[in-house]
Amino acid sequence: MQDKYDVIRLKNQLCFPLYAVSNLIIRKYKPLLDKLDLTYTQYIVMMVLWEKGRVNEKILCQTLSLKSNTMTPLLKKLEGKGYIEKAKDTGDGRNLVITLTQSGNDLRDKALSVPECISKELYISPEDAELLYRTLYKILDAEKEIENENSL
Amino acid sequence: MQDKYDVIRLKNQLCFPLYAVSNLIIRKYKPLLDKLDLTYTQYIVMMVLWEKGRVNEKILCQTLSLKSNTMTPLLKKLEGKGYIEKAKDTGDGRNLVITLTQSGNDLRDKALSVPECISKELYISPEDAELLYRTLYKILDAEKEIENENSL
DNA sequence: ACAAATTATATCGCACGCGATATAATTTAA
DNA sequence: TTAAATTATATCGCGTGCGATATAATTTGT
Repeated sequence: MQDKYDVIRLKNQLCFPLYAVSNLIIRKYKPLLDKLDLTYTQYIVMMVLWEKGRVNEKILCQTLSLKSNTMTPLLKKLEGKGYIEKAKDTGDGRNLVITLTQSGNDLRDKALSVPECISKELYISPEDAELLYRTLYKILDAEKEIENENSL
Repeated sequence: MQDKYDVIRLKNQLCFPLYAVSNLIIRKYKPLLDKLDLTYTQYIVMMVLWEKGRVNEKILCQTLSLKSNTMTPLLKKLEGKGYIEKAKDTGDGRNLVITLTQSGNDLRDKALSVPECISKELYISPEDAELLYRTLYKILDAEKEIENENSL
């Protein structure tokens, strides 16, 4: 039985399970990240810093697909917790350079157990996780490509 | 080269692309939903109502995996816009029954074009979309099952 | 050189999402 | 029956995300 309204049934939307699973995972992270005094978004910022050690805000925003209106207050909070330091780039005074403090760097080892805890709580096979990961990055990469074309 | 920190590299997390794609899609919905005077979350609530016509708040919360602290203010806004009406269940006074107004029901036809607009803006093949959809629902369904077991 | 355009960051206001908690209505149990 | 437990909704406070806009620093064009 075809109904013209079928297209706007919740069950026929890709967006909804994405939204629901994203919320679900962030919820699962919360108790683990509480121990590190981090929110989920602060955690992904810290992951970038743990990896690169030193990043400017623009790169951080691009990497995480966030804008300065989200990043600026978030960095202020991480600075307040003593995990990062901010400094103006001596070359270009517009750029803000973020670096890890000792305490921020120490947090890295405490975070090591987080991914395994999460994967235990997520009911998904390694194959499905791999599949999901790849498909999602296809979307993100395609989007980045379009953005780059538009900014030429 | 294996590094003990590999597990907390952003690129090795499933959560991040999920979060980024979910944000991306909601961002893409915004200009379309603005025309209907709906936010994304309000839109998925309306989808449930368009389908069922009449729902109580608890079912709505369960369907969308949201809690009353998100739903209550949201319903207040939809009521303010004249799209829904709230009434206490005559049987059990704790239950809040939500119904569509005429204006809320009329919105359904205006929303019909939304899914196609979104799918044009998402760079994903129908096969990948199907794959993504199925895998995400595996996670959601497994989660629901666990929740049900816990509430016995 | 210097005004205009561009770029990077910050601010503002709004709407979630969530844990914790409060309130109201119903059910349960002694 | 009536006090305690349970259930459904509401409130509170905080931290995002986001479009729009403002501010500060640099680059560009003439």
